[in-house]
Amino acid sequence: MEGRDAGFFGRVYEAVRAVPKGRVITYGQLARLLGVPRGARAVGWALRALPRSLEKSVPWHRVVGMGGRISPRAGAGPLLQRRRLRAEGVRFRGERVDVERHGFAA
DNA sequence: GCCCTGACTGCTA
DNA sequence: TTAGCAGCCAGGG
Repeated sequence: MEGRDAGFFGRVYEAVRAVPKGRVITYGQLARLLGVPRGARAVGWALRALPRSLEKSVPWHRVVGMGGRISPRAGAGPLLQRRRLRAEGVRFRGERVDVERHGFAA
């Protein structure tokens, strides 16, 4: 899909879909992969517009904030996200994900 | 073409 | 440590 006319949204979904199970990625890192190191906000915006149809195909719960912090503005709820990540074997450190251990690096 | 909003990030008080 | 402000990118009205 690389180089497709999917737009920024498609690119974000694709990148998130590339995150393996048990791993997490931050908005900043994700934006950087898209070629926009300062586009973390745009990434979050793209996920916010994530259609329900892709919600089951795109592991949006693997996208966390800086340092593995879960955004309190998560649409489905940060609790659900945390629970889902933990179900994948992701280790938590209080309110944060152990990005040092599960951080996804392209 | 302009203004506003937003699941972010980093710095400063 | 916590709270607030400014800067950044993309899309919709």
